[in-house]
Amino acid sequence: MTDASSNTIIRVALDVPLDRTFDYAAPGPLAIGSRVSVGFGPRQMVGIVLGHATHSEFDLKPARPIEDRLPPLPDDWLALVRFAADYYACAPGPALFTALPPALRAPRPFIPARDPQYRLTPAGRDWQPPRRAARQCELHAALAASPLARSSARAIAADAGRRLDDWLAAGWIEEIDDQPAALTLGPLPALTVAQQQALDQLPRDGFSPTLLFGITGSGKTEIYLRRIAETLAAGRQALVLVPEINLTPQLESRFRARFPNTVIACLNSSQPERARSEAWVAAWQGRARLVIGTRLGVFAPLPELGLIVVDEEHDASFKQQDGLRYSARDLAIWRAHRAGVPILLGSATPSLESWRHADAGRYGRVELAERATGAALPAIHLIDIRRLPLDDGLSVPAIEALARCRDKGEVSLVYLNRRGYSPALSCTDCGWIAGCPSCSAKLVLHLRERQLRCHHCGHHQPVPHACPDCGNPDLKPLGQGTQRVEAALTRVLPGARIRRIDRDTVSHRDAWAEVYQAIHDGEVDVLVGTQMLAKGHDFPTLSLVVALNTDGGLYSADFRASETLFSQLMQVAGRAGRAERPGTVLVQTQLPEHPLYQALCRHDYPGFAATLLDERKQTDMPPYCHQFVVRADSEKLADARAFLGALVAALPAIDGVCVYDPITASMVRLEGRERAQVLVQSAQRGPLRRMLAELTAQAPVLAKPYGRHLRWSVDVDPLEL
DNA sequence: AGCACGCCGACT
DNA sequence: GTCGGCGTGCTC
Repeated sequence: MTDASSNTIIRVALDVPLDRTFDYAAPGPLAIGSRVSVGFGPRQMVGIVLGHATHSEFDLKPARPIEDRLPPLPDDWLALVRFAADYYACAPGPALFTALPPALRAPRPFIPARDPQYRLTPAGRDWQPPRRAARQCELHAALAASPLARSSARAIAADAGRRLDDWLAAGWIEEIDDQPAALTLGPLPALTVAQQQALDQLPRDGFSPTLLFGITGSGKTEIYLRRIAETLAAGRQALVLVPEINLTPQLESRFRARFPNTVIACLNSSQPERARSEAWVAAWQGRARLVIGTRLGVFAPLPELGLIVVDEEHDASFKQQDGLRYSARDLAIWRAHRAGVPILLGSATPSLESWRHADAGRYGRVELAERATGAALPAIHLIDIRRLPLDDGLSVPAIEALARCRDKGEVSLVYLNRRGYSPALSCTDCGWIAGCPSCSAKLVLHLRERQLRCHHCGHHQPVPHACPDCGNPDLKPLGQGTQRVEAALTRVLPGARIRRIDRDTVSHRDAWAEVYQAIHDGEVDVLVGTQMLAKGHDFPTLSLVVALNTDGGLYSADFRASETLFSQLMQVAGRAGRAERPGTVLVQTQLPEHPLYQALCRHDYPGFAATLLDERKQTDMPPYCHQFVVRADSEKLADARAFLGALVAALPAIDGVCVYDPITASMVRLEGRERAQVLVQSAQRGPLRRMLAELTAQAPVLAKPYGRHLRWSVDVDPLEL
């Protein structure tokens, strides 16, 4: 028992998966949102002060404030994280700590690096760097145009820090006080009439979600840039969220070129922890005026937020798939609502959720119906392969089209959403198929690496020389992956320069830059690759796209599969063609009459969306209902199922809420654990939320008898069932 | 989640 | 005899 006398009692959230706070004795008043260092059991941890108390039933340990100059975390940020924790059924502690950058999770002070602005001195204006030092010239030119922050200089050249120090010592540049220089804009391309009209239609103030529905190549990014410029000019901050794969150096440099003297902070999970923490704090302090980030960017504190942009809003990478399972797009909407600022959701193939909001008038809809370059839309043709012989998955018409394209000196792209050589390896005698020991998945043959690999866990093994069941040495690869198609193309297009692009060849940033350069330098005739190639990249001489093995998306058990397939095909089709020569897209299929392909050929997203929405309405599926899934996994499937069964039995009946029986997950085994799940859905959010509350109250108690081996989690608004 | 404590098998 | 397996319980 402790009572408040001279000390203050604070309630603190810690990074432990427990749905409660812990009380500590503070040396004096500590504001809500302060970071403190506390002893927790045997270890020292960071706590976030969430409240105060006058007495506590515990014997309190002391909390020490963390002595950096950072202010308490702002109220609106805490409100956002509290909402996310509550909505996605996550304990407040873990939610706070996923939203914080790495450096603020440790019980140590974080002193952000100084980020001064520099400008050229008169002497520096007269001076010129040696002409052959291209980077130096670029840096000098940038400084000549307007004052430049140190962090922005680093984006021009990696060694800019040292250069700036040299120039400072030489007297070419000088530091200026923190007052931000007036907004300078880089070269502005002329807007097309359609772009100008779209821009004019966008709301400028208050919470006003707008769906910017624009086909690939229609110049959505330019619209974002214009609205961001307005926001920055008005002295507000802008937040841009992009899918994981799209935050490329190309995109970043486009923004930097447009806003040369604006401090831009980039936030994504693959950057170094220090850089991410610096960017986060720069946004918090208002030094960074523009934040470009992947989903975790939605948690950047922005004291002067004026605009949010979510690019490719339909993209699945906005949903976090573990821990705090948030949708960055949905949180961005909540955030814009709360801050009372406009939010722009851009896509060529919007999610059905957003499309329906626009249909219902809850979101504005602004359309960009033509390509900004004036290029015609690519002609999409279906190749009916029911009667055609296939050579490693390639039909004769497809091969001929690729050959013609190569002869004309144009680039083509073969799109196939499957890595490796073949998705299965089978015994010709007994039918054995190589499977993963820890997952219920087939092993993928990677011929180049001489391995069988599981694409769901880390398992890999050498390729067996004979069937382990019957000893037959004749093992046959079934189906095609990118490696196999690459090999087939090398065979059928002799002399063609073929480049495979997938996660196995382009592991990271530098590799991608090299490939990109090679394509631009005309060193590639045929690109073979996965989704990686489809997203947001512009290859000027690409005129033909061939899509292989896409029919799977039509029969999939996942009800969202056709939505995703349409969007992927639309996206990859958008890579083909330029103003002077329209592109061609060939889709090999066994089902050419399928409405999805028919709509695709007409470039008719609205028609396809209407069909899908109608289907979803008939079957009571999202967006006509709301869902959450309870997943459980254990060493034995029976335990996971028994727990979920007990849970379902313990839940009260709530009007309008449907709790389905536990089912075995579509992939039963994953990483050595066996999984089952329960789907809960309702047409109304309110009753569904009450059910969720019931569930989170009951589950921990019901899970106890199964001990540590049983794990469970809730996924609100799941993308995959 | 960590991390301690605690109670049963193969080792110097 | 003890090193170490992981089952159980607690952390203000």
